[in-house]
Amino acid sequence: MVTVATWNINSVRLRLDQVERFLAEQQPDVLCLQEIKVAEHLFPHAAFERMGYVHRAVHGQKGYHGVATVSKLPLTELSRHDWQDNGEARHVGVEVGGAGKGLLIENVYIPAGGDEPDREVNPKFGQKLDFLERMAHWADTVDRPSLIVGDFNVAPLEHDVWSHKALLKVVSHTPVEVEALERFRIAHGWVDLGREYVPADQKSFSWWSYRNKDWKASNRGRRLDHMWASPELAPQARGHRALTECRDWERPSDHIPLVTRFEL
Amino acid sequence: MVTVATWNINSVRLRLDQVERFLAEQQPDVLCLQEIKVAEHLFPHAAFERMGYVHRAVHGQKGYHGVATVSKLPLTELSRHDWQDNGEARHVGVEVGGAGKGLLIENVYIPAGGDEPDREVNPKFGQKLDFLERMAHWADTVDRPSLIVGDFNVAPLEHDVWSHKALLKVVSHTPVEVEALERFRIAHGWVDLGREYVPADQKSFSWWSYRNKDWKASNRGRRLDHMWASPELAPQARGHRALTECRDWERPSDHIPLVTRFEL
DNA sequence: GCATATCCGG
DNA sequence: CCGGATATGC
Repeated sequence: MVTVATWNINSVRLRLDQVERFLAEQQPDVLCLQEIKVAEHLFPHAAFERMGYVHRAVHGQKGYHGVATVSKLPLTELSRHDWQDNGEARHVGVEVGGAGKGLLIENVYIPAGGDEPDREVNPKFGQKLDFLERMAHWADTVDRPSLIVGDFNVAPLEHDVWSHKALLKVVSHTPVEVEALERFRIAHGWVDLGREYVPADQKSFSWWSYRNKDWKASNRGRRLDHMWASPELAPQARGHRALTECRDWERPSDHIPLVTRFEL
Repeated sequence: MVTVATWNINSVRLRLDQVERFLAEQQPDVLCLQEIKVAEHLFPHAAFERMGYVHRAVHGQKGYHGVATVSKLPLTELSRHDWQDNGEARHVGVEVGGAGKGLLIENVYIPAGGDEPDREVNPKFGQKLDFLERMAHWADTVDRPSLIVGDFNVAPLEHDVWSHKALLKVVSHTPVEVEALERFRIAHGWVDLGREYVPADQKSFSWWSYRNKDWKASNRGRRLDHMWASPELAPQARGHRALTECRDWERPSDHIPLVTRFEL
């Protein structure tokens, strides 16, 4: 059994104790972090080392973005795609297990895309759409069982947001983004593991804004974080959980972790 | 018996619990704070109210400087001298006790004066010297028993700094500042209460830089904070303490509080 | 709201 | 090193 987790941590240095608590409690074999907000040489390697996560692929930068995949199992870093072609650290791809026959794990932080859902007035939105198109193009070439996880910054389904109607024009849930993400999904036939375990007609969220003073009471969440498996891999998933309780920890990330077990 | 304290708190909002702990433990009748770093309307009045310091004279500004005198005993605000004539909040004068026959308490935050001890290249140093000259001029007019306390940003005596020789050209201990402060002292005949209780041949500090990682081990302190009494008042002082232990509290101010008891 | 960045002041 | 300030991103 191999357990894989993903978490947009919103500064790994500021929330090191929370990462440690999560790892101690959940003991995943692999953890994919997004928004580590730190350059590789300042990544808290020692803390992960202590926790047994001695294999790491860290693709960071100063202050913004950045992803890291840490693992108890041997890992080989295979790729750092720059789907925006602007140098931002938003992806790292690894293989866990034997070379050529292990599991590919793609860790991605898709751009948020700014406020205005119009590429003419908001270039960030255009970059997000381009990012998704390039991901779709890449997905076409994926020919091995893979898992792609991370903060996709898109809530594709109606019940992935607290109000479908209210969010149709809000970046993360606009039809143009959802369609671009769906093209990416189709390009490889990715299976949305979250929705394998929570039916599509039930609300399911992974992110709640800091701006709502009582996130639980208002529950204006979105499902922005995802774990998608190749068609061959998806049937091997044995359990998937979204750890909502972490949103209630002291000084939490605005995202919660997702955890999936696989019988490989 | 009336107990008066002074403390450069380096942001009163950030260190409210420390102020509360200090007040609970020491129970001074009057506390003079410097560097409150807050405008008057955002001063944490309620917390002081709860602690019984229901009489307050707050002269604050946004972000920088600012002084406040809080008291359990009735207090009348009498003056806000602007010895720099630039609008900075660096002084508040009050009378504690009956009008015209109470104790005058002057709370002052003398400018730090920048890095270069040369008014030609560093205007802040010139402003500091001018501030001291204007204080001396004012002191000439003081004709009632008074106590002047605060962060003077000058360590006048040889053993007010960790190394007299090393600091002779460092702002806070240069001869020109020490002479200006001495002119101010002479102008009213102020008595340096700190040195009434710790002989001048012993090291005595009230401030240790944040930049020294182990302030206690290196002990590179300076005595920048003072309580000076009018000649008639000084003999009524019954005890004076510098609370060095506060420098070891969590996230401390770089200054420690001074406390004097008076038998009035 | 929260967490960077950079700047200024001490 | 540690506070503020402002700006930007999410």
